Amino acid sequence: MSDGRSGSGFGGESLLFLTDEQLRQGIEAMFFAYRGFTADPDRILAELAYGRAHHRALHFISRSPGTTVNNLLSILGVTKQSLNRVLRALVEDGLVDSRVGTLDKRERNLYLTEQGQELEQRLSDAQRIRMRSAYKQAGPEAVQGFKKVLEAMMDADMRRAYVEMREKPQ
Amino acid sequence: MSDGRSGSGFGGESLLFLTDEQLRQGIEAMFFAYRGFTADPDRILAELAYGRAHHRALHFISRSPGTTVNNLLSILGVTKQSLNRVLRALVEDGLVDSRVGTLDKRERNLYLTEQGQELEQRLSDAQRIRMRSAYKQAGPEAVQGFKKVLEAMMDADMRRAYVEMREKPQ
DNA sequence: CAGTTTATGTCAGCATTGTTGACATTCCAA
DNA sequence: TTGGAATGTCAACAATGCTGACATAAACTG
Repeated sequence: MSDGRSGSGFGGESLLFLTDEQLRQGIEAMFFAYRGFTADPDRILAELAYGRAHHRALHFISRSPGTTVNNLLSILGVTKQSLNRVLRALVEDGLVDSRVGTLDKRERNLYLTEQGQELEQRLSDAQRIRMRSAYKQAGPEAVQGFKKVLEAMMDADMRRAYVEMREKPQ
Repeated sequence: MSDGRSGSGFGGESLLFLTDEQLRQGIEAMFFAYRGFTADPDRILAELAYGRAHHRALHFISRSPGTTVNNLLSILGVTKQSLNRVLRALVEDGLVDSRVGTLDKRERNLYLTEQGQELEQRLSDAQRIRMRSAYKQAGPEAVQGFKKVLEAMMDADMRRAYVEMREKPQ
């Protein structure tokens, strides 16, 4: 593993020889890029005494209005207790509406209020500006590759969630 | 900004029309992929009562042996106080060696001990396995695009740090 | 149908890791 | 040589992970 060389052997099934150095570059690219990716929303959130956790909740509630707490936490990959703290703040501040489920009263269906939509929009806009600029600089084929590698990097269940969302736009 | 449509206008300088929906997919891809990206090292770290912060420190000390605290925190993008806590633990546990600078005694030069190198290797190996698998699934052109978009997504100073590291392998 | 188990969500308390503030040491420049 | 700047450490606070305990609603079982 640490011979600085790796790939699928010499059997001819692949000509990809990925050195540890090449892989390390990818790792560092992910690290640095993710920082940029979150930087703009982070600045807005800091003014409002919110954090990334609030942004993530707003994003996915906006994405799937009426979603339940349970649903949301499987997407976000945090515990329900952790998510709850964030949701409580958002509900108290009037950004999120939490309605008792009609079919199953244990559930809470989550919606953005008008104010919540406003903030979500503001955060998304900031993040999209950077994304759009990166896409333009890199070009369409690069974007294709970008998505392909990211998708291959996800855990199986996250890939499922991702693909499902992608296929049900709105 | 929120018309679901964006691009560079109709002037002909670009035929890229990036809908908000396309951009949102990219945003979600980054989010889900980053989770996968950190998942494997996270599992190892959890066993050892370390966190991502420790991993990052080990990675960049391994990358640039002898680097200073100041240097490291500009790369990591955290405050020196935050980094210090992590470094203290690593030094106490015998993973990192912190030597008073010879030229400037205010500085501390950081090195991995043998034990530190071992853990760093273990973490990197885990992360590289996933990265290599993603690269193979996506193919070489996709990897090119992946790096191109990520680089364009970085803040200017992070891009500088990234490129610099890339050009001075080891 | 009564009683138990399971599912969903909330509240409380702890750990990690970010933050700012105060400070000691060292270097450098006036 | 002395005052300010740079580097790093210690302390205390905030955000957000986590586990545990619990209330309520639904579902299952005899």
